[in-house]
Amino acid sequence: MTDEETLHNAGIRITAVRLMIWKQIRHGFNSVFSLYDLEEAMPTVDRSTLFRTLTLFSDAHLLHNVDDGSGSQKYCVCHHDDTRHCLGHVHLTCVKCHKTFCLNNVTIPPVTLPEGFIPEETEYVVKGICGHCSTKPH
Amino acid sequence: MTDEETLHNAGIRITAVRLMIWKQIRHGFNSVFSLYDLEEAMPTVDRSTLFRTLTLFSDAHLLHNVDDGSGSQKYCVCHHDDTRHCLGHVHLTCVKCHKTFCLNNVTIPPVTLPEGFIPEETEYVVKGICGHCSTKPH
DNA sequence: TGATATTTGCAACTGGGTTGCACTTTTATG
DNA sequence: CATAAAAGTGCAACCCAGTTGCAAATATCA
Repeated sequence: MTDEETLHNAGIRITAVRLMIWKQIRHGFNSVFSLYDLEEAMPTVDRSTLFRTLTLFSDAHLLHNVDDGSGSQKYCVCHHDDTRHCLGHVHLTCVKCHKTFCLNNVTIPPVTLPEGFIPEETEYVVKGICGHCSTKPH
Repeated sequence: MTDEETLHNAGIRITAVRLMIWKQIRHGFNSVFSLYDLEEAMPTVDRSTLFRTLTLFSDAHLLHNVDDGSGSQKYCVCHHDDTRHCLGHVHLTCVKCHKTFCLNNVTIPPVTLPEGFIPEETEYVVKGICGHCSTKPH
């Protein structure tokens, strides 16, 4: 599936800017990224446009919002091929390099919720020191 | 254990303001609270003092920092009697009333982490509609 | 009691996110 | 193709929660 098809299938109108942003997201980041990361990578595009485009992609379920507890909103590409909403997966946040990684293959273990609580979304974040930072102490 | 003893045992110097803040936290909130909640409840104390005191209490493990994905830092009282660091427990966030609740009796189920990753803290947040909001639709 | 250290309040600043509005681009229609 | 309507974009300004520098107030110690 081409990038154009991906956007089109998600019901998103294609523009030059949006295609650029999508390609950057798709091919330019290896893990979770923030609005600030995107700003750094695409200085020619205005922050508000990036912000609105991220919101658009997120609403269209092309991206998944991640709260990693860093205080700033993070995003990652949904790797599920089906049209259903992404199921939550576990995220790791490194307290040294401040990068966040998806464990795409690890689904969140369920817990028993109190009666009457209707769950919508689950976030599971492990903070610690990532393999890269733990083997190469600075 | 009196409030004075609690602070003293945590290695915190006792002042009138700190004691007031601790009593408010301990007896004035029924669940997780934010800096803003504390500001509302104690308008005579300056925000920076509240902030610094929260940080102090948190460092002394009297409070537990909670990231509920709302974008603002939340805190809850550590209910563990031992001196060890609080083990993580599950939090529920209501997307309607924006309150966050602790499931003190539910510990976070572990997941298998990639080799080399050294975990320090785990956050498990379920977003949804709480019992109160789901039974009383507005 | 006077000197020193700690705490507190005020004000100002930061950073990430968000919005109003004018300008530009795209799309639809005659 | 011309042109009106709709949608997208950039700029600037704003908002909010959190954070910090500094001076005044308070507590501690010799």
